[in-house]
Amino acid sequence: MPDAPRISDSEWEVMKALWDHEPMTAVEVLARLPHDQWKQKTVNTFLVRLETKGVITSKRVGRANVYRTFYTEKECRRFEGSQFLSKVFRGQVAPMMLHFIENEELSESDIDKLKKLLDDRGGSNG
Amino acid sequence: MPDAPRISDSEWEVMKALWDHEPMTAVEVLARLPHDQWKQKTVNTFLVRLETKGVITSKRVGRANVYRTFYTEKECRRFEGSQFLSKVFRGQVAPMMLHFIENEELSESDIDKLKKLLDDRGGSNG
DNA sequence: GACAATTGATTACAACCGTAGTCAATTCTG
DNA sequence: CAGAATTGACTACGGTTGTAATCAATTGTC
Repeated sequence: MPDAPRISDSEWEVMKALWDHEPMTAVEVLARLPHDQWKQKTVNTFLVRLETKGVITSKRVGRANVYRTFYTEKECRRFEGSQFLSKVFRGQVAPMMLHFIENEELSESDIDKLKKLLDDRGGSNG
Repeated sequence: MPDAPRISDSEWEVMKALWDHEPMTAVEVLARLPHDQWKQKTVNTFLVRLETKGVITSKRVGRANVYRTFYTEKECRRFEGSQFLSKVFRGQVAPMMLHFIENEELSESDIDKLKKLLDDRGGSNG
């Protein structure tokens, strides 16, 4: 998989809407975004830009363009995640994990899940 | 602690250099950045912008400005981390942790450390 | 003191971002 | 078919970012 291009904050919102329910027209995308924060034309602009960047594709169907993502959410997360890791945590995974464990809410079951995952990954039991 | 302002990718590089060895002059900051990727004037611009944003402060000493960070790296990580979490992982911590466990390199000892931390956080042992 | 070197202050400039508005073509509606 | 409604294409515009260059003041050097 080639590197996904940079996706801006607002573009991410549009992408998430699209991943949740593709394919969609611009009007449908708007309907799936917080109603009072987005105007149709704004959504349109982002869809055009995302297509220009090659992150989504479109096909004319009748009078409307129907949009579809080109990269999966997983792929974009990989790209954005490694960017974040190197920018903010200097590429050091463990300190980053530690940070999130300390700073974000984790439920009991989240903790259990993560411990199991780490077990599968090896290491001794402490 | 008030919210730190947005810090761009390149600004982060300057900040990390500064956190590692404050206070510094612009010339000293350059010396601590990858030599072939940065020009003195560029570093200067970023320092000015960071001060305008209120992320660092400066004091004239002799002919040079001496810069000092205003926010700690921890504070900026908190801010940037929660932005990232909500943008890329829709605010869901566990899936994000899972993502990093699956996608980034973790040494045996990293895994042990994290398991211990999770133990302190509660959950049952599995 | 005149000139060179240092270094901050100011200015530049294109690309990207957020946020739309206008123009124009297509298509319902009567 | 004429006007209204829909919707994409194109245009706009100020702020941010990356990347510096120029201008100007200060300070060494001979």
